[in-house]
Amino acid sequence: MAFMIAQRAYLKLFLIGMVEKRKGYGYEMLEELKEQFRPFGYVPPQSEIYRALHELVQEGILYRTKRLKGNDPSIDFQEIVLYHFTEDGVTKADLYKKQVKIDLDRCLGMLNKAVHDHY
Amino acid sequence: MAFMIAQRAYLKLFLIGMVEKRKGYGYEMLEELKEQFRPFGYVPPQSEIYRALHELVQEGILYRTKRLKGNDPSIDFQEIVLYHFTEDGVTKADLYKKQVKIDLDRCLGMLNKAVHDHY
DNA sequence: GCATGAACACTTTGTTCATTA
DNA sequence: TAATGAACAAAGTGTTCATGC
Repeated sequence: MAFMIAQRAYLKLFLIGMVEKRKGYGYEMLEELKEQFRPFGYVPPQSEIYRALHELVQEGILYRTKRLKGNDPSIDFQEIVLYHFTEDGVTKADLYKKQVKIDLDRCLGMLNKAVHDHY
Repeated sequence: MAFMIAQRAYLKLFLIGMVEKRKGYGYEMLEELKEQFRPFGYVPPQSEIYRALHELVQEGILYRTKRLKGNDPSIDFQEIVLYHFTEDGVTKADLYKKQVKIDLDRCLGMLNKAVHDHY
């Protein structure tokens, strides 16, 4: 058993949550997460977001579609990658979330123990 | 800012606590910590304990003395390394603990956010 | 500058090995 | 087996680079 939850697993949880709410593509999710974690001084690195998304695809939880960002191709050529749940993605995601929850609780226990024992 | 608190920093906190209570040497502290963390399924690796102790020495918080473990050298040759606070070790340790506390709280915040947001 | 991805480097950690007198 | 330490290997992460629009 590893010491603490991995950054990757933690981010996957939030990315799954964002796909649930139809928040679409990597860069956008990155910016949103930067904002969410600002109070904690944690800046999720770009590479980790993409790695996490790729893993979720590999695991068959998400699949990708590509779109042009804007409506008018003459002014916006930017291609973006949107993420959606696969057929059994929601089920798989729920299972994953259950596993992560167990680890989160374990980590909370260990951190709380440190606080209680030493402060 | 790193994502989570490092294992090393976490263990140092507990090792400092043990030296405060005059729990003496590495192997013993390792076994004690294994016991303490058993409920969490976390088994602190031997190498991390020694590395953490060595760092605390390097940082001038602890110093080492060597002793034979038993009282009768004819039956117990085992040499052990005992750890004690240096002159300003307690002050330095307190400072270190303050820094770790800030990080522990930050990590607790992040884990609690995950739980509140996704469960 | 937005968006995606890969390469590379670095740090931390885990495992194994060596030594004891 | 208890005790310490180091060497080595692997994993995870952070930074930088490459690409296209």
